[in-house]
Amino acid sequence: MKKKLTLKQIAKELDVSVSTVSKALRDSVEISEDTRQKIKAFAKLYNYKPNNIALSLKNKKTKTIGVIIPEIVHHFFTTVISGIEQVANERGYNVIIVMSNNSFDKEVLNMEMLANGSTDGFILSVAKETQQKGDYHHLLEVINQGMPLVMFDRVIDEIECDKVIIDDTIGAKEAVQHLIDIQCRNIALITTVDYVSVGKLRTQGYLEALEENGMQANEELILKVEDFDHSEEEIKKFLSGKKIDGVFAVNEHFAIYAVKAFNENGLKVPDDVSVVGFTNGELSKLFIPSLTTVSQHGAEMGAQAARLLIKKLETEEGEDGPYETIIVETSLIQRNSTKR
Amino acid sequence: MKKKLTLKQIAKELDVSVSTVSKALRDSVEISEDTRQKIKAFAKLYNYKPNNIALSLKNKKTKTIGVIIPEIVHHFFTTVISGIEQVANERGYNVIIVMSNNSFDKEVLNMEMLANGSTDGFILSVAKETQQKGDYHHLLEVINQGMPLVMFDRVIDEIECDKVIIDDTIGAKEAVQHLIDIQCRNIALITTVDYVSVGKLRTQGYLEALEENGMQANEELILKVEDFDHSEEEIKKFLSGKKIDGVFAVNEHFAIYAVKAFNENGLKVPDDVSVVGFTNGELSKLFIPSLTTVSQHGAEMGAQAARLLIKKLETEEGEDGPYETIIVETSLIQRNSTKR
DNA sequence: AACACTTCCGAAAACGTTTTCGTGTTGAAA
DNA sequence: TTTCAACACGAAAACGTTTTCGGAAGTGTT
Repeated sequence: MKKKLTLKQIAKELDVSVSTVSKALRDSVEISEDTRQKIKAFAKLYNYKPNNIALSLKNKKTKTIGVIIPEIVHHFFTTVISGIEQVANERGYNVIIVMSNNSFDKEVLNMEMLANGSTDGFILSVAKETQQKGDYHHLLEVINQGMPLVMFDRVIDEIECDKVIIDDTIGAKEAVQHLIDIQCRNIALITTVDYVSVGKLRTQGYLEALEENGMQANEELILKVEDFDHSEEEIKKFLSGKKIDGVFAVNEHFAIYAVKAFNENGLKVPDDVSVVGFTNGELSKLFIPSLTTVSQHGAEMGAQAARLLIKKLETEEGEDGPYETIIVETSLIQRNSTKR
Repeated sequence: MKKKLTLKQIAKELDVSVSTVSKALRDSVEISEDTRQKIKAFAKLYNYKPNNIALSLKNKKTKTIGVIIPEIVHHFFTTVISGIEQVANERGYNVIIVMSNNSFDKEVLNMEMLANGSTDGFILSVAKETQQKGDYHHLLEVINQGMPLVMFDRVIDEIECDKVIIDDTIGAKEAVQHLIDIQCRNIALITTVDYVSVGKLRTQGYLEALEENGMQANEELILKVEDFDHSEEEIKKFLSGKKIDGVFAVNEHFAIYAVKAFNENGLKVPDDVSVVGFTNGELSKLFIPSLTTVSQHGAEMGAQAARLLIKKLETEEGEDGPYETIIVETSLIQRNSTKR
């Protein structure tokens, strides 16, 4: 078990100083062609690789970016991570991923842990609990220390930083408009409680679409799911006995549960009722019927977030350029859960 | 933008030496109660947190573990990561995740990058391409440097290290046995090409189950999918026109494509034909019909892998204990794609 | 012979910690 | 008054780099 080779060991072995070795390896002109060759040959032979930790300490840069997500077992986030990974790696950055599990405390803890030197900056989608609490001290602190922060998907308006979002309102509006276009007249909405920002915005899109078409919103047709874990039953109960010919659900699962509920009630999707979901995951693609959804282009969002962050990291400390907010387009993917 | 507080700054501010500050914060008895209080109060007030990088350099430990997976957009791997995260965080470790995208080169690159000080050890599921090439120099090198390595799921027999696997053969055998038990007599197998170790093992389980029941394996009923991206068509073509009353597929996707193919041919699952998949993902749960699958318990595998790794990390450098191989049980989850 | 210039290399500081080893001051015992 | 232990603290080394600065040879110019 040979330990890692260091400059010092090379120096001793070749009977020169550490500084000479360092310079030789970095092709400094200060070192004669002769010794330079000798040192490089030796280094290559024994496969010398500089120690990243030492470099980080010296340069005060770690070349890694921290990603904090609420949960990974969710197709959307995995696509975002893919996007981040890709551009990060292209530019020589590592990606370190932690999960908050939607817990405020874990978000704070993880952030503090990474902020102490492990990371140059953050990409973050805030935990549900954090949105609910409205306590953002950890975010402010990180920003205050000069660490760039990019928020995506679930962002916080009050915090000034770069952001990558989709236009939830417009995405939802288009989805509902599509339902209207195919002659749905009693369109239900299955959404989340209001403190989840995306739920709120998508609800707003739903309402706007109705209004623009001169249709009356009906409180009876709006379900705000309280508890994700029991959403299936909630949805089933909500849907039964109502006269509905279209459903807009703010995520994949709600949409699927809706379809299942209809099936059990003897209603055919899309013949009797059309369903549109949000987030274009595997589920939507493979389900029968395949689901018409609003696609969020997660990989694209991740890539943009990473680009934004790296830009901030590599811009001269000089002055924080203005903060940007990138809105990535959503697109409606028509499949078999809505009739043509 | 206040920069991070360091020991040196505290020392200057309070007019003591750096060592005194360090000792005070670590509750050394060498420091008088008086100054200790003063220093701690100051540190708390200004929210001092030690710099991880400096600690890493000093201790030659990073307290982070590197996870290398072939792809993240795959429910099984995300559950594994969850498991790893959880036990790692409990023990104060960070988790850094990189993807090989099933590419040999990326696997090597990422590994080298992390091996240079960023990580104390690795948890890895090897890339498809690596298995195909049979080039393991990067793994050997890492082990040689004294960095513990735990492989999971897709492991390499020739490499000596801790491993966490499922018994693919037995899992597959049980699945096929179940099909036999419910009176299937013409059971097809949809698997991968042989160099993917799990595909090979599951194929073996299929064959063993048949043999134990005195049934003849029929080459005609075995499909080895070459190209994942075009698996749907391959499967459709394979399945059409054959007399089949049961299918065992080595993953979720293949199983779903099989069901779809049957549907299109007017065959009912499970009435006319039963289907069993492998890997218990969201897809299997929510699909209609919901799929009977062999569950791999990904979170459990991740947790075990992390435990194994941390044990190696924290055991006295003294001697490498013997390598362990943990086999986590699979379980057959019966749902609606197989008749009762 | 005196001087200036290159060329090539090493010493040392710096990044932020922890830890070992002194060392000066006190108070008490002899 | 001397001696010694206990106490409280500081200096310095170490982890592995990079970089600035200074200096010893060697070369060339008057």
